[in-house]
Amino acid sequence: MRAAFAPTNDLLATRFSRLNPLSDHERGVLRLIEARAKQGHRADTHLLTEGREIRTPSFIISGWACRFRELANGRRQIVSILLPGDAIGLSCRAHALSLTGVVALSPLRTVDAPEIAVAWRERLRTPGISAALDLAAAEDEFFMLAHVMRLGRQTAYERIAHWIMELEYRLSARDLSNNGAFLMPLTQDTISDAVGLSVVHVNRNLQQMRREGRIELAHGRLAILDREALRSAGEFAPPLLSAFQGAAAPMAESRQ
Amino acid sequence: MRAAFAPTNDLLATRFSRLNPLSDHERGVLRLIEARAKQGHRADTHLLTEGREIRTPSFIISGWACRFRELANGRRQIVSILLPGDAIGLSCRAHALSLTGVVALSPLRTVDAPEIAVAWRERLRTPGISAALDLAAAEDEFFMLAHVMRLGRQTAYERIAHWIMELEYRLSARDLSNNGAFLMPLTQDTISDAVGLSVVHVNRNLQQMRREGRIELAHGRLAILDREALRSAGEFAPPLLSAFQGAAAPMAESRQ
DNA sequence: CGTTAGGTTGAGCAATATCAAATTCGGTGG
DNA sequence: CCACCGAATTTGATATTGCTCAACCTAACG
Repeated sequence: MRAAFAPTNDLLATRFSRLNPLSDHERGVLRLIEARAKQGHRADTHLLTEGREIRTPSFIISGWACRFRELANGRRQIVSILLPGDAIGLSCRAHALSLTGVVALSPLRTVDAPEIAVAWRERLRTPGISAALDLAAAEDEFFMLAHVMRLGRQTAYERIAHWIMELEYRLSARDLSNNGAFLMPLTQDTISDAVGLSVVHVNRNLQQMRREGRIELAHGRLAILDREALRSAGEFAPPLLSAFQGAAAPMAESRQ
Repeated sequence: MRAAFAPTNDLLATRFSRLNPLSDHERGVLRLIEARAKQGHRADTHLLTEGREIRTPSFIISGWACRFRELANGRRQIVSILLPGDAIGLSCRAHALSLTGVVALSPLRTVDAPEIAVAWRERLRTPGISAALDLAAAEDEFFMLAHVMRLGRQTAYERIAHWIMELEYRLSARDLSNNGAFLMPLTQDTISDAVGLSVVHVNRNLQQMRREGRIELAHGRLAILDREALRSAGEFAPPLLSAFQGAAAPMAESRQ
Protein backbone atom coordinates (compact mmCIF):
# COMPACT_ATOMS: atom_id res chain seq x y z
CA MET A 1 0.00 0.00 0.00
CA ARG A 2 2.85 2.41 0.70
CA ALA A 3 4.80 3.73 -2.26
CA ALA A 4 8.44 2.87 -1.67
CA PHE A 5 10.53 2.36 1.43
CA ALA A 6 12.37 5.67 1.42
CA PRO A 7 10.41 8.89 2.09
CA THR A 8 10.76 11.26 -0.82
CA ASN A 9 9.83 14.45 1.04
CA ASP A 10 8.05 15.57 -2.08
CA LEU A 11 4.51 16.05 -0.86
CA LEU A 12 4.75 19.78 -0.21
CA ALA A 13 6.91 20.61 -3.21
CA THR A 14 4.59 18.67 -5.50
CA ARG A 15 1.42 20.16 -4.11
CA PHE A 16 2.73 23.73 -4.18
CA SER A 17 4.18 23.45 -7.66
CA ARG A 18 0.83 22.27 -8.96
CA LEU A 19 -0.72 25.44 -7.59
CA ASN A 20 1.98 27.72 -8.96
CA PRO A 21 5.33 27.16 -10.72
CA LEU A 22 8.27 27.09 -8.28
CA SER A 23 11.96 27.81 -8.67
CA ASP A 24 14.44 25.12 -7.76
CA HIS A 25 15.33 27.13 -4.70
CA GLU A 26 11.71 27.18 -3.61
CA ARG A 27 11.33 23.45 -4.08
CA GLY A 28 14.42 23.04 -1.94
CA VAL A 29 12.92 25.14 0.83
CA LEU A 30 9.83 22.98 0.88
CA ARG A 31 11.77 19.71 0.79
CA LEU A 32 13.83 20.96 3.68
CA ILE A 33 10.72 21.67 5.70
CA GLU A 34 9.33 18.27 4.92
CA ALA A 35 12.60 16.55 5.84
CA ARG A 36 12.31 17.80 9.40
CA ALA A 37 11.40 15.58 12.33
CA LYS A 38 7.73 14.66 12.05
CA GLN A 39 5.38 14.99 14.94
CA GLY A 40 3.09 12.03 15.39
CA HIS A 41 -0.40 12.42 16.83
CA ARG A 42 -3.00 9.82 17.63
CA ALA A 43 -6.55 10.22 16.37
CA ASP A 44 -8.56 12.64 18.52
CA THR A 45 -5.51 14.65 19.52
CA HIS A 46 -6.39 18.33 19.80
CA LEU A 47 -3.88 20.31 17.79
CA LEU A 48 -5.40 23.77 18.24
CA THR A 49 -8.06 25.15 20.55
CA GLU A 50 -10.51 27.87 19.58
CA GLY A 51 -9.48 31.19 21.08
CA ARG A 52 -6.02 30.01 22.04
CA GLU A 53 -2.83 31.39 20.63
CA ILE A 54 -1.29 29.69 17.62
CA ARG A 55 2.31 28.82 18.32
CA THR A 56 3.72 27.60 15.03
CA PRO A 57 2.04 26.84 11.73
CA SER A 58 2.57 23.31 10.47
CA PHE A 59 1.76 21.05 7.55
CA ILE A 60 0.05 17.70 7.56
CA ILE A 61 2.29 15.07 6.00
CA SER A 62 -0.05 12.13 6.45
CA GLY A 63 -3.46 11.53 7.96
CA TRP A 64 -6.66 13.60 8.20
CA ALA A 65 -7.72 16.33 10.62
CA CYS A 66 -10.46 18.94 10.78
CA ARG A 67 -11.29 22.45 11.89
CA PHE A 68 -14.44 22.59 14.01
CA ARG A 69 -16.62 24.62 16.34
CA GLU A 70 -18.80 23.44 19.18
CA LEU A 71 -21.96 24.56 20.92
CA ALA A 72 -22.51 24.35 24.63
CA ASN A 73 -24.68 21.24 24.52
CA GLY A 74 -22.11 19.21 22.61
CA ARG A 75 -23.27 19.84 19.07
CA ARG A 76 -20.25 20.05 16.82
CA GLN A 77 -19.85 21.42 13.30
CA ILE A 78 -16.85 20.60 11.20
CA VAL A 79 -15.75 23.64 9.23
CA SER A 80 -13.24 21.96 6.95
CA ILE A 81 -11.42 18.68 6.52
CA LEU A 82 -7.63 18.96 6.50
CA LEU A 83 -5.73 16.57 4.26
CA PRO A 84 -2.03 15.79 3.69
CA GLY A 85 -0.35 18.90 2.32
CA ASP A 86 -2.76 21.24 4.11
CA ALA A 87 -1.54 23.75 6.64
CA ILE A 88 -2.62 23.98 10.27
CA GLY A 89 -2.72 27.40 11.89
CA LEU A 90 -1.48 29.29 8.85
CA SER A 91 -2.92 32.62 7.73
CA CYS A 92 -1.78 35.45 5.51
CA ARG A 93 -2.85 37.75 8.30
CA ALA A 94 -0.90 38.02 11.51
CA HIS A 95 -3.68 37.11 13.89
CA ALA A 96 -2.50 35.30 16.93
CA LEU A 97 -5.61 33.41 18.00
CA SER A 98 -7.12 30.35 16.41
CA LEU A 99 -10.68 30.91 15.24
CA THR A 100 -11.48 27.18 15.37
CA GLY A 101 -10.39 24.05 17.12
CA VAL A 102 -8.33 21.56 15.13
CA VAL A 103 -8.41 17.87 15.94
CA ALA A 104 -6.82 14.79 14.36
CA LEU A 105 -9.38 12.51 12.71
CA SER A 106 -6.87 9.73 12.14
CA PRO A 107 -3.29 9.09 13.17
CA LEU A 108 -1.43 12.12 11.92
CA ARG A 109 2.08 13.19 11.06
CA THR A 110 2.92 16.90 10.86
CA VAL A 111 5.97 19.11 10.45
CA ASP A 112 6.36 22.58 11.91
CA ALA A 113 6.99 25.40 9.46
CA PRO A 114 7.53 28.56 11.53
CA GLU A 115 9.10 30.47 8.66
CA ILE A 116 6.31 29.93 6.18
CA ALA A 117 3.90 32.59 7.46
CA VAL A 118 6.63 35.20 7.27
CA ALA A 119 7.67 34.02 3.82
CA TRP A 120 4.06 34.33 2.68
CA ARG A 121 3.64 37.88 3.83
CA GLU A 122 7.02 39.19 2.82
CA ARG A 123 7.06 37.69 -0.66
CA LEU A 124 10.78 38.47 -0.96
CA ARG A 125 12.84 35.39 -1.63
CA THR A 126 10.02 33.03 -2.44
CA PRO A 127 7.42 34.72 -4.63
CA GLY A 128 6.39 31.38 -6.10
CA ILE A 129 5.63 29.94 -2.68
CA SER A 130 3.69 33.07 -1.79
CA ALA A 131 1.63 32.78 -4.94
CA ALA A 132 0.99 29.10 -4.29
CA LEU A 133 -0.15 29.91 -0.76
CA ASP A 134 -2.44 32.59 -2.19
CA LEU A 135 -4.01 30.01 -4.45
CA ALA A 136 -4.31 27.46 -1.68
CA ALA A 137 -6.03 30.08 0.48
CA ALA A 138 -8.35 31.02 -2.36
CA GLU A 139 -9.23 27.35 -2.79
CA ASP A 140 -9.93 27.06 0.93
CA GLU A 141 -12.24 30.04 0.72
CA PHE A 142 -13.96 28.56 -2.30
CA PHE A 143 -14.61 25.32 -0.42
CA MET A 144 -15.82 27.22 2.61
CA LEU A 145 -18.34 29.06 0.46
CA ALA A 146 -19.45 25.76 -1.04
CA HIS A 147 -19.81 24.45 2.50
CA VAL A 148 -22.14 27.32 3.41
CA MET A 149 -24.22 26.62 0.33
CA ARG A 150 -24.39 22.91 1.20
CA LEU A 151 -25.44 23.45 4.78
CA GLY A 152 -27.90 26.22 4.07
CA ARG A 153 -29.66 25.13 0.92
CA GLN A 154 -28.99 21.53 -0.05
CA THR A 155 -30.83 18.37 0.97
CA ALA A 156 -29.12 15.55 2.82
CA TYR A 157 -28.50 13.55 -0.32
CA GLU A 158 -27.19 16.56 -2.21
CA ARG A 159 -24.92 17.59 0.63
CA ILE A 160 -23.33 14.20 0.91
CA ALA A 161 -22.91 13.86 -2.83
CA HIS A 162 -21.30 17.28 -3.03
CA TRP A 163 -19.09 16.59 -0.03
CA ILE A 164 -17.83 13.33 -1.50
CA MET A 165 -17.07 14.95 -4.84
CA GLU A 166 -15.19 17.74 -3.14
CA LEU A 167 -13.13 15.31 -1.09
CA GLU A 168 -12.25 13.29 -4.15
CA TYR A 169 -11.32 16.41 -6.04
CA ARG A 170 -8.96 17.51 -3.29
CA LEU A 171 -7.47 14.07 -2.80
CA SER A 172 -6.85 13.51 -6.47
CA ALA A 173 -4.93 16.81 -6.61
CA ARG A 174 -2.60 15.17 -4.07
CA ASP A 175 -2.39 11.81 -5.86
CA LEU A 176 -4.33 10.25 -3.02
CA SER A 177 -7.23 9.12 -5.16
CA ASN A 178 -7.02 6.22 -7.52
CA ASN A 179 -9.58 6.79 -10.25
CA GLY A 180 -12.20 7.92 -7.76
CA ALA A 181 -11.28 5.48 -5.00
CA PHE A 182 -9.49 6.54 -1.84
CA LEU A 183 -8.84 5.66 1.77
CA MET A 184 -11.42 7.39 3.94
CA PRO A 185 -10.60 7.14 7.65
CA LEU A 186 -13.72 8.94 8.93
CA THR A 187 -16.56 7.38 10.87
CA GLN A 188 -20.11 8.18 9.82
CA ASP A 189 -20.39 10.11 13.04
CA THR A 190 -17.63 12.42 11.86
CA ILE A 191 -19.19 12.72 8.43
CA SER A 192 -22.43 13.77 10.08
CA ASP A 193 -20.62 16.60 11.86
CA ALA A 194 -19.17 17.69 8.54
CA VAL A 195 -22.42 17.77 6.59
CA GLY A 196 -24.65 18.95 9.44
CA LEU A 197 -26.91 15.90 9.67
CA SER A 198 -27.61 13.13 12.17
CA VAL A 199 -25.53 9.95 11.97
CA VAL A 200 -28.57 7.86 11.20
CA HIS A 201 -29.57 10.06 8.33
CA VAL A 202 -26.06 10.02 6.91
CA ASN A 203 -26.07 6.26 7.14
CA ARG A 204 -29.36 5.95 5.27
CA ASN A 205 -28.26 8.26 2.50
CA LEU A 206 -24.95 6.48 2.08
CA GLN A 207 -26.83 3.23 1.77
CA GLN A 208 -29.10 4.69 -0.83
CA MET A 209 -26.04 5.78 -2.80
CA ARG A 210 -24.75 2.23 -2.52
CA ARG A 211 -28.03 0.71 -3.67
CA GLU A 212 -28.06 3.08 -6.62
CA GLY A 213 -24.55 1.95 -7.53
CA ARG A 214 -23.07 5.39 -7.13
CA ILE A 215 -20.53 4.64 -4.43
CA GLU A 216 -18.83 1.75 -2.75
CA LEU A 217 -17.91 2.27 0.88
CA ALA A 218 -16.38 -0.32 3.16
CA HIS A 219 -13.31 -1.02 5.23
CA GLY A 220 -12.24 2.60 5.28
CA ARG A 221 -12.23 2.86 1.51
CA LEU A 222 -14.62 4.97 -0.54
CA ALA A 223 -15.00 4.50 -4.27
CA ILE A 224 -17.02 6.72 -6.54
CA LEU A 225 -18.68 4.48 -9.09
CA ASP A 226 -20.91 6.97 -10.87
CA ARG A 227 -19.10 10.26 -10.90
CA GLU A 228 -21.56 12.07 -13.11
CA ALA A 229 -24.55 11.11 -10.97
CA LEU A 230 -22.89 12.44 -7.82
CA ARG A 231 -21.65 15.55 -9.53
CA SER A 232 -25.04 16.53 -10.83
CA ALA A 233 -26.90 15.52 -7.67
CA GLY A 234 -24.70 17.79 -5.57
CA GLU A 235 -24.14 20.37 -8.31
CA PHE A 236 -20.46 20.08 -7.64
CA ALA A 237 -18.14 22.42 -9.50
CA PRO A 238 -14.39 22.48 -8.97
CA PRO A 239 -12.86 25.77 -7.87
CA LEU A 240 -12.28 28.17 -10.73
CA LEU A 241 -9.64 30.46 -9.34
CA SER A 242 -8.29 32.18 -12.41
CA ALA A 243 -9.54 32.45 -15.95
CA PHE A 244 -6.23 31.07 -17.11
CA GLN A 245 -6.00 28.12 -14.74
CA GLY A 246 -9.56 27.22 -15.56
CA ALA A 247 -8.70 26.78 -19.20
CA ALA A 248 -5.37 25.08 -18.58
CA ALA A 249 -6.24 22.56 -15.90
CA PRO A 250 -9.85 21.49 -15.81
CA MET A 251 -10.68 18.61 -13.46
CA ALA A 252 -11.89 16.67 -16.52
CA GLU A 253 -10.77 13.37 -15.11
CA SER A 254 -8.21 12.22 -12.59
CA ARG A 255 -5.73 9.83 -14.05
CA GLN A 256 -4.39 6.49 -12.92
CA MET B 1 -32.91 61.06 10.21
CA ARG B 2 -29.63 62.12 8.61
CA ALA B 3 -26.91 63.44 10.87
CA ALA B 4 -26.00 66.89 9.62
CA PHE B 5 -26.19 68.56 6.24
CA ALA B 6 -22.50 68.30 5.34
CA PRO B 7 -20.98 64.86 4.77
CA THR B 8 -18.12 64.32 7.17
CA ASN B 9 -16.34 61.60 5.17
CA ASP B 10 -15.45 59.96 8.44
CA LEU B 11 -17.05 56.55 8.11
CA LEU B 12 -13.95 54.72 6.88
CA ALA B 13 -11.46 56.53 9.08
CA THR B 14 -13.61 55.93 12.13
CA ARG B 15 -14.23 52.28 11.41
CA PHE B 16 -10.58 51.54 10.62
CA SER B 17 -9.22 53.39 13.62
CA ARG B 18 -11.49 51.37 15.89
CA LEU B 19 -9.90 48.22 14.51
CA ASN B 20 -6.36 49.54 14.79
CA PRO B 21 -4.79 52.91 15.70
CA LEU B 22 -4.08 55.05 12.63
CA SER B 23 -1.63 57.83 11.96
CA ASP B 24 -2.92 61.21 10.85
CA HIS B 25 -1.59 60.45 7.41
CA GLU B 26 -3.55 57.21 7.26
CA ARG B 27 -6.74 58.91 8.37
CA GLY B 28 -6.16 61.41 5.60
CA VAL B 29 -5.81 58.66 3.02
CA LEU B 30 -9.13 57.17 4.09
CA ARG B 31 -10.92 60.52 4.16
CA LEU B 32 -9.64 61.18 0.68
CA ILE B 33 -11.03 57.89 -0.57
CA GLU B 34 -14.35 58.62 1.04
CA ALA B 35 -14.46 62.12 -0.43
CA ARG B 36 -14.47 60.70 -3.96
CA ALA B 37 -17.50 60.65 -6.18
CA LYS B 38 -19.98 58.10 -4.85
CA GLN B 39 -21.54 55.52 -7.07
CA GLY B 40 -25.24 55.08 -6.47
CA HIS B 41 -26.94 51.72 -7.02
CA ARG B 42 -30.56 50.76 -6.74
CA ALA B 43 -31.59 47.75 -4.69
CA ASP B 44 -31.05 44.48 -6.59
CA THR B 45 -28.17 45.87 -8.63
CA HIS B 46 -25.56 43.17 -9.20
CA LEU B 47 -22.18 44.56 -8.21
CA LEU B 48 -20.13 41.42 -8.75
CA THR B 49 -20.80 38.12 -10.48
CA GLU B 50 -19.44 34.79 -9.32
CA GLY B 51 -16.53 33.72 -11.50
CA ARG B 52 -16.11 37.11 -13.12
CA GLU B 53 -13.08 39.28 -12.80
CA ILE B 54 -13.02 41.89 -10.06
CA ARG B 55 -12.23 45.28 -11.50
CA THR B 56 -11.74 47.57 -8.55
CA PRO B 57 -12.34 47.03 -4.85
CA SER B 58 -14.74 49.49 -3.28
CA PHE B 59 -16.28 50.42 0.05
CA ILE B 60 -19.91 50.70 0.98
CA ILE B 61 -20.66 54.17 2.26
CA SER B 62 -24.36 53.67 2.85
CA GLY B 63 -26.88 50.88 2.39
CA TRP B 64 -26.73 47.09 2.66
CA ALA B 65 -25.55 44.42 0.22
CA CYS B 66 -24.69 40.74 0.38
CA ARG B 67 -22.41 38.07 -0.98
CA PHE B 68 -24.31 35.04 -2.23
CA ARG B 69 -24.25 31.81 -4.20
CA GLU B 70 -26.98 30.17 -6.20
CA LEU B 71 -27.98 26.66 -7.23
CA ALA B 72 -29.35 25.78 -10.63
CA ASN B 73 -32.99 25.58 -9.51
CA GLY B 74 -32.97 29.08 -8.04
CA ARG B 75 -32.11 28.28 -4.45
CA ARG B 76 -29.94 31.05 -3.08
CA GLN B 77 -27.71 31.18 -0.02
CA ILE B 78 -26.43 34.44 1.34
CA VAL B 79 -22.87 34.07 2.51
CA SER B 80 -22.51 37.38 4.30
CA ILE B 81 -24.30 40.67 4.75
CA LEU B 82 -22.25 43.73 3.74
CA LEU B 83 -22.78 46.90 5.77
CA PRO B 84 -21.53 50.49 5.47
CA GLY B 85 -17.76 50.50 5.88
CA ASP B 86 -17.40 47.00 4.46
CA ALA B 87 -15.34 46.36 1.36
CA ILE B 88 -16.58 44.79 -1.86
CA GLY B 89 -14.17 42.70 -3.88
CA LEU B 90 -11.20 43.21 -1.57
CA SER B 91 -8.81 40.43 -0.62
CA CYS B 92 -5.31 40.24 0.81
CA ARG B 93 -4.60 37.72 -1.92
CA ALA B 94 -4.26 38.76 -5.51
CA HIS B 95 -6.95 36.57 -6.97
CA ALA B 96 -8.69 38.09 -9.89
CA LEU B 97 -12.02 36.28 -9.87
CA SER B 98 -14.91 36.84 -7.51
CA LEU B 99 -15.86 33.71 -5.57
CA THR B 100 -19.39 34.95 -4.96
CA GLY B 101 -21.96 37.23 -6.43
CA VAL B 102 -22.58 40.55 -4.70
CA VAL B 103 -25.93 42.28 -4.93
CA ALA B 104 -27.35 45.44 -3.38
CA LEU B 105 -30.08 44.71 -0.82
CA SER B 106 -31.08 48.35 -0.50
CA PRO B 107 -30.18 51.56 -2.30
CA LEU B 108 -26.42 51.71 -2.02
CA ARG B 109 -23.63 54.23 -2.25
CA THR B 110 -20.07 53.04 -2.81
CA VAL B 111 -16.65 54.53 -3.51
CA ASP B 112 -13.91 52.87 -5.52
CA ALA B 113 -10.62 52.29 -3.75
CA PRO B 114 -8.24 50.83 -6.33
CA GLU B 115 -5.15 51.54 -4.26
CA ILE B 116 -6.30 49.82 -1.10
CA ALA B 117 -5.52 46.22 -2.08
CA VAL B 118 -1.99 47.19 -2.99
CA ALA B 119 -1.61 49.18 0.22
CA TRP B 120 -2.77 46.16 2.19
CA ARG B 121 -0.27 43.79 0.67
CA GLU B 122 2.71 46.08 0.57
CA ARG B 123 2.35 47.41 4.10
CA LEU B 124 4.82 50.17 3.31
CA ARG B 125 3.41 53.61 3.90
CA THR B 126 0.28 52.61 5.74
CA PRO B 127 1.01 49.85 8.26
CA GLY B 128 -1.89 50.94 10.41
CA ILE B 129 -4.35 50.53 7.55
CA SER B 130 -2.87 47.14 6.74
CA ALA B 131 -3.28 46.01 10.32
CA ALA B 132 -6.85 47.31 10.39
CA LEU B 133 -7.61 45.41 7.19
CA ASP B 134 -6.10 42.29 8.75
CA LEU B 135 -8.43 42.63 11.69
CA ALA B 136 -11.44 43.30 9.49
CA ALA B 137 -10.60 40.19 7.50
CA ALA B 138 -10.18 38.14 10.66
CA GLU B 139 -13.57 39.38 11.82
CA ASP B 140 -15.09 38.40 8.49
CA GLU B 141 -13.62 34.94 8.83
CA PHE B 142 -14.94 34.70 12.37
CA PHE B 143 -18.46 35.56 11.22
CA MET B 144 -18.20 33.12 8.34
CA LEU B 145 -17.31 30.35 10.78
CA ALA B 146 -20.23 31.33 12.97
CA HIS B 147 -22.41 31.20 9.86
CA VAL B 148 -21.32 27.62 9.17
CA MET B 149 -22.13 26.66 12.75
CA ARG B 150 -25.54 28.31 12.49
CA LEU B 151 -26.50 26.64 9.25
CA GLY B 152 -25.15 23.23 10.15
CA ARG B 153 -26.12 22.77 13.77
CA GLN B 154 -28.60 25.34 15.02
CA THR B 155 -32.40 25.27 14.98
CA ALA B 156 -34.43 27.91 13.19
CA TYR B 157 -35.02 29.93 16.33
CA GLU B 158 -31.38 29.74 17.37
CA ARG B 159 -30.16 30.71 13.92
CA ILE B 160 -32.33 33.77 13.75
CA ALA B 161 -31.45 34.84 17.28
CA HIS B 162 -27.76 34.45 16.56
CA TRP B 163 -28.05 36.23 13.25
CA ILE B 164 -29.82 39.22 14.80
CA MET B 165 -27.25 39.48 17.57
CA GLU B 166 -24.43 39.38 15.05
CA LEU B 167 -26.01 42.07 12.93
CA GLU B 168 -26.54 44.31 15.92
CA TYR B 169 -22.97 43.76 17.05
CA ARG B 170 -21.62 44.76 13.65
CA LEU B 171 -23.93 47.75 13.30
CA SER B 172 -23.17 49.09 16.75
CA ALA B 173 -19.45 49.00 15.90
CA ARG B 174 -20.36 51.47 13.13
CA ASP B 175 -22.64 53.63 15.27
CA LEU B 176 -25.60 52.40 13.27
CA SER B 177 -27.38 50.83 16.22
CA ASN B 178 -29.15 52.87 18.85
CA ASN B 179 -29.18 50.80 22.03
CA GLY B 180 -30.10 47.66 20.14
CA ALA B 181 -32.43 49.29 17.63
CA PHE B 182 -31.49 49.81 14.01
CA LEU B 183 -32.83 50.30 10.51
CA MET B 184 -33.16 46.91 8.83
CA PRO B 185 -33.90 47.20 5.12
CA LEU B 186 -34.19 43.44 4.43
CA THR B 187 -37.35 41.59 3.50
CA GLN B 188 -38.11 38.34 5.29
CA ASP B 189 -37.43 36.64 2.00
CA THR B 190 -33.87 37.94 2.10
CA ILE B 191 -33.50 36.95 5.74
CA SER B 192 -34.57 33.45 4.82
CA ASP B 193 -31.77 33.24 2.26
CA ALA B 194 -29.33 34.38 4.91
CA VAL B 195 -30.31 31.88 7.59
CA GLY B 196 -31.10 28.99 5.25
CA LEU B 197 -34.81 28.63 6.03
CA SER B 198 -38.09 29.15 4.19
CA VAL B 199 -39.75 32.56 4.35
CA VAL B 200 -42.75 31.18 6.13
CA HIS B 201 -40.64 29.60 8.82
CA VAL B 202 -38.65 32.79 9.31
CA ASN B 203 -41.90 34.70 9.64
CA ARG B 204 -43.21 32.33 12.31
CA ASN B 205 -40.05 32.46 14.34
CA LEU B 206 -39.88 36.24 14.16
CA GLN B 207 -43.44 36.38 15.39
CA GLN B 208 -42.62 34.09 18.25
CA MET B 209 -39.77 36.38 19.21
CA ARG B 210 -42.20 39.28 19.12
CA ARG B 211 -44.75 37.46 21.29
CA GLU B 212 -42.03 36.63 23.78
CA GLY B 213 -41.08 40.30 23.94
CA ARG B 214 -37.58 39.74 22.66
CA ILE B 215 -37.68 41.86 19.55
CA GLU B 216 -39.73 44.55 17.94
CA LEU B 217 -39.77 44.52 14.15
CA ALA B 218 -41.82 46.81 11.96
CA HIS B 219 -41.47 49.45 9.28
CA GLY B 220 -37.89 48.50 8.46
CA ARG B 221 -36.73 48.93 12.02
CA LEU B 222 -35.57 46.10 14.28
CA ALA B 223 -35.20 46.59 18.03
CA ILE B 224 -33.72 44.03 20.37
CA LEU B 225 -35.76 44.16 23.56
CA ASP B 226 -34.26 41.24 25.47
CA ARG B 227 -30.64 41.08 24.55
CA GLU B 228 -29.71 38.39 27.03
CA ALA B 229 -32.47 36.05 25.88
CA LEU B 230 -31.38 36.31 22.25
CA ARG B 231 -27.73 36.00 23.12
CA SER B 232 -28.20 32.80 25.09
CA ALA B 233 -30.73 31.31 22.67
CA GLY B 234 -28.30 31.69 19.79
CA GLU B 235 -25.17 31.21 21.90
CA PHE B 236 -23.83 34.37 20.35
CA ALA B 237 -20.28 35.38 21.22
CA PRO B 238 -18.57 38.44 19.75
CA PRO B 239 -15.35 37.86 17.83
CA LEU B 240 -12.33 37.52 20.08
CA LEU B 241 -9.50 38.37 17.74
CA SER B 242 -6.63 39.06 20.09
CA ALA B 243 -6.10 38.34 23.76
CA PHE B 244 -5.43 42.02 24.23
CA GLN B 245 -8.41 43.39 22.36
CA GLY B 246 -10.65 40.96 24.15
CA ALA B 247 -9.67 42.39 27.52
CA ALA B 248 -9.73 45.99 26.37
CA ALA B 249 -12.94 46.20 24.40
CA PRO B 250 -15.59 43.64 25.29
CA MET B 251 -18.96 44.17 23.66
CA ALA B 252 -20.44 44.60 27.16
CA GLU B 253 -23.01 47.07 25.97
CA SER B 254 -23.38 49.42 23.08
CA ARG B 255 -23.85 52.96 24.14
CA GLN B 256 -26.39 55.62 23.15
C1' DC C 1 -57.81 54.96 -4.11
C1' DG C 2 -55.81 51.10 -6.71
C1' DT C 3 -51.85 48.31 -7.08
C1' DT C 4 -48.39 45.57 -5.51
C1' DA C 5 -44.80 43.79 -2.80
C1' DG C 6 -44.32 42.04 1.41
C1' DG C 7 -46.18 39.93 5.50
C1' DT C 8 -49.34 36.53 7.91
C1' DT C 9 -52.12 32.38 8.57
C1' DG C 10 -53.67 27.56 8.14
C1' DA C 11 -53.43 22.89 6.54
C1' DG C 12 -51.04 19.09 5.06
C1' DC C 13 -46.77 16.98 3.95
C1' DA C 14 -41.86 15.81 3.47
C1' DA C 15 -37.42 15.70 5.47
C1' DT C 16 -34.75 14.89 9.21
C1' DA C 17 -34.02 13.90 14.17
C1' DT C 18 -34.35 10.89 18.08
C1' DC C 19 -34.40 6.70 20.54
C1' DA C 20 -33.55 2.05 21.15
C1' DA C 21 -32.34 -2.24 19.72
C1' DA C 22 -29.83 -5.28 16.76
C1' DT C 23 -25.84 -6.51 13.97
C1' DT C 24 -21.33 -6.29 12.05
C1' DC C 25 -16.42 -5.14 12.14
C1' DG C 26 -11.75 -4.77 13.93
C1' DG C 27 -9.00 -5.82 16.93
C1' DT C 28 -6.94 -8.49 21.19
C1' DG C 29 -5.95 -11.89 24.41
C1' DG C 30 -6.07 -16.81 25.15
C1' DC D 1 -7.74 -20.23 15.31
C1' DC D 2 -11.30 -18.82 18.52
C1' DA D 3 -13.92 -16.10 21.84
C1' DC D 4 -14.82 -11.83 23.21
C1' DC D 5 -15.17 -6.78 23.57
C1' DG D 6 -16.02 -2.17 22.24
C1' DA D 7 -16.81 0.75 18.53
C1' DA D 8 -19.15 1.54 14.40
C1' DT D 9 -22.90 0.54 11.48
C1' DT D 10 -27.54 -0.71 10.49
C1' DT D 11 -32.51 -1.09 11.22
C1' DG D 12 -37.15 0.04 12.81
C1' DA D 13 -40.41 2.96 14.96
C1' DT D 14 -41.82 7.36 16.18
C1' DA D 15 -41.45 12.35 17.04
C1' DT D 16 -40.31 16.81 15.45
C1' DT D 17 -38.93 20.31 12.61
C1' DG D 18 -39.33 22.82 8.82
C1' DC D 19 -41.26 23.06 3.94
C1' DT D 20 -44.88 23.82 0.47
C1' DC D 21 -48.97 25.59 -1.19
C1' DA D 22 -52.55 28.59 -1.23
C1' DA D 23 -55.15 32.07 0.53
C1' DC D 24 -55.61 36.30 2.72
C1' DC D 25 -54.20 40.61 4.81
C1' DT D 26 -51.60 45.10 5.22
C1' DA D 27 -48.75 48.84 4.31
C1' DA D 28 -46.35 51.62 1.22
C1' DC D 29 -46.58 54.27 -2.81
C1' DG D 30 -47.86 56.41 -7.01
